[in-house]
Amino acid sequence: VQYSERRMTSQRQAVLEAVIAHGCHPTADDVFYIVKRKLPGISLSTVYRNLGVLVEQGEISAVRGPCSELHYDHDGHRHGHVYCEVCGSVTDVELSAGDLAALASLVDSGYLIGTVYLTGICAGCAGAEGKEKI
Amino acid sequence: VQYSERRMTSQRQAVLEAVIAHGCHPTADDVFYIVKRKLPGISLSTVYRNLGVLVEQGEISAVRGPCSELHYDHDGHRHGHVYCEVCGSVTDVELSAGDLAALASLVDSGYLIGTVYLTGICAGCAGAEGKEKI
DNA sequence: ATAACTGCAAATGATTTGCGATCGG
DNA sequence: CCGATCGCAAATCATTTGCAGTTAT
Repeated sequence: VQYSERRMTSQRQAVLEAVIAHGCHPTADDVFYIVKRKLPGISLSTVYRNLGVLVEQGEISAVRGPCSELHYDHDGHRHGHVYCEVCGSVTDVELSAGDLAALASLVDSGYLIGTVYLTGICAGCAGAEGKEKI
Repeated sequence: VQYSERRMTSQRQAVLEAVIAHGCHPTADDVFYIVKRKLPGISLSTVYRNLGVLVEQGEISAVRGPCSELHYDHDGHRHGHVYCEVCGSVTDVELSAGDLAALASLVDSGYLIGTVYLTGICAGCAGAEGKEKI
């Protein structure tokens, strides 16, 4: 028999569900703790392996924050991310075709823009600490 | 006596010079090997410590690529970065005040945009591998 | 059946830290 | 002087990998 397909295991299923359930950009560790509630025996390496497979299959995508871990995102349509330097939250940014064209034109040579990633300070944090420190 | 100042050591000086000399976004390890030519006895941890100090003092800034290491940049004026997913090169992107305003408006809430970071495929790599894989 | 998958433990790569020795202001 | 900094080795953190046993197809 010639095998060459991915298998749907309870672990893979649970990892995908956890990324979706978390709603907003979990890290591998976040996913691990969510999945552990359904599958207490799962190992962290299985979570990493399955996140890798899901990214490879295009079911989710990986976003790197200014901090060291990767965050995962299951939203299929094209969008960018902003990372708040104060609270660490990741927010989606809608990007129209025009926005992407405008960005591409900033890079003069024929760059093909893939992902858009911004960092800054979110409205909440800007308001909260605006007085002490600018 | 009340001390609380940074000292200029030959190591710190050399690390800063190496970031500038490299010209274009070295990693900590790149800096280490450049500095070693002047100061063969320097240790990698000293390089890391001094890169940290220089970032803290605003003399250089850190850019995180899609791969795991940080890259350093000494160019003081406001600009963004694009990382080529194929060859790993980091290119600067000029940003006008208008560009920044346009980006800020994409994020509806009152986000203060700090850094702009894009990934994609540079012109050279897009041309080279455009035929095999799109 | 059998190749893809798992859990575990050990390995890796990047970066940080504790510590006794050193050096700059 | 004396605390900021150094070099070194060990520690940490996120992630990956080797392997022997398990499971989906």
